[in-house]
Amino acid sequence: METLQSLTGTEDILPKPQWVGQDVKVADISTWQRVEAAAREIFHRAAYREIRTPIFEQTALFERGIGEATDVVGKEMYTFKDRSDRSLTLRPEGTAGVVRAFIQQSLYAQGGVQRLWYTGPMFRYERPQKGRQRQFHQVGVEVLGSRDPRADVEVLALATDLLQTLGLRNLTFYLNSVGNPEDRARYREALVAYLTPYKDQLDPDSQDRLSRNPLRILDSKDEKTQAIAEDAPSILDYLGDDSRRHFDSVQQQLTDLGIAFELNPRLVRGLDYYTHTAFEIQSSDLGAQATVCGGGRYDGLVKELGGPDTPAVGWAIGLERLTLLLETLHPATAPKVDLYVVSRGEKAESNGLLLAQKLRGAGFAVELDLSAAAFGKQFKRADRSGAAACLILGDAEAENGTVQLKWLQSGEQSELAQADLLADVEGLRERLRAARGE
RNA sequence: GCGAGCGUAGCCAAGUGGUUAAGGCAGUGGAUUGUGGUUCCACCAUUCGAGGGUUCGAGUCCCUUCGUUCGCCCCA
Repeated sequence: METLQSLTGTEDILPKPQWVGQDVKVADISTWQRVEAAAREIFHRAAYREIRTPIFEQTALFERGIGEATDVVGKEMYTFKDRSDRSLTLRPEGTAGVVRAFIQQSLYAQGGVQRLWYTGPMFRYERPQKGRQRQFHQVGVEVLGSRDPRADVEVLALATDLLQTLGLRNLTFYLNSVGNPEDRARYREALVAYLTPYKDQLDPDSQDRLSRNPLRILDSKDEKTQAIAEDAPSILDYLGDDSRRHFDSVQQQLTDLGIAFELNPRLVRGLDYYTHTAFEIQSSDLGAQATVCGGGRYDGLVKELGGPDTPAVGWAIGLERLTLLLETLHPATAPKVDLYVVSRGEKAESNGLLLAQKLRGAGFAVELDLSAAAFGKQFKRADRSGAAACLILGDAEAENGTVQLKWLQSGEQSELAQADLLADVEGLRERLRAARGE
């Protein structure tokens, strides 16, 4: 028998089962909802507005935006031909699409600064491991149209606010400046000059990178390579005056805001579009894929993609990594319902449905037992639903227009007219709060 | 793309070539056909991810494949 399975590197996110023992192995939705709610709130407070862009775009957008030489474009994209033979790609990151929309929809024509945030699935064809999926999710922000170092700092503060609000610990915030393209070219030359004599002692990957992408050698995990990189020239010594001033200002203001960071001149980001500020927030609790949040400034990208010369800065947080950290911090709980409706007998059953609808209309969370099982069975389920109280309808109640209201914790039960119950929803709300100990 | 490990029920698992695949949790039915959380009883894998091979005999050994875990590369 061949059963259909989800593809490698994709996962289902399920609601938490109602009680322990009903364990499932997959991710839990409540953690995701908590992250999304916190992000919305924090973005709203800083005047960022949500943008949604398509999940697939023309392949050329990513090739030009992210850089043909990067690993993401070179070997990780989900690229395919559609029925009219166009080359499409499932987005591997969020920035390129946002910038494309910014240009295509002429958002620059609105003047001033665009503060945007987004969330959604991204796709990269890689081997899955801890904190890495082929379909993964990011939440990110982009500020377009400001060169001011305060924009860098605002965006950084947003990231730390969000992570802090969620209660994350053991995070380190690494900061660097990769300067402007001219600074970087001068530095690259100096770095190659320093490394070339050691070429034979570098690990094979790094030897390869010496000509292609020497900056990446700096954060190699190979011990010998690291020892050599230890004494390599620092990019911070190659920043021009403007870059220097910008970076100094960012650092000063981060300090003023009380945001702790660690300068890491060897931090290099994998996408070509970064300029000036580059940063990563890493967790020591994640294994090899430690980066929770990554981003920086990308002053050249908008122009590169055919828009007006527009400076920009942003970041993205990996939600799988974030929820991984949160799940160990606060275990998920099953959502509980307020009331559980138990009924038996044809008339009582439709009466129960009607009553449930009315109570839902009044704002209560109500679960209706759909079985025609014995009351005993239905009570068992009422208990497990986590409801504070259940409403019981049998032939007698349906006949008289009454209902039994039973509090599951105390066992206290009383009969009242359905009309009275509905007339005093505030009273019921109050008793529910009390029953939950609120 | 490369390396290593692992797949026995919804979950946790015992089993290590000899015939009937332990046990626990969860689930279903009953004791209890208008009152739950406890308890007791019964049921719950013709089959060990899938396919092929070796063998008198395979959950156990081999191959392929799919899934999964951790790492490399790279990144969120």
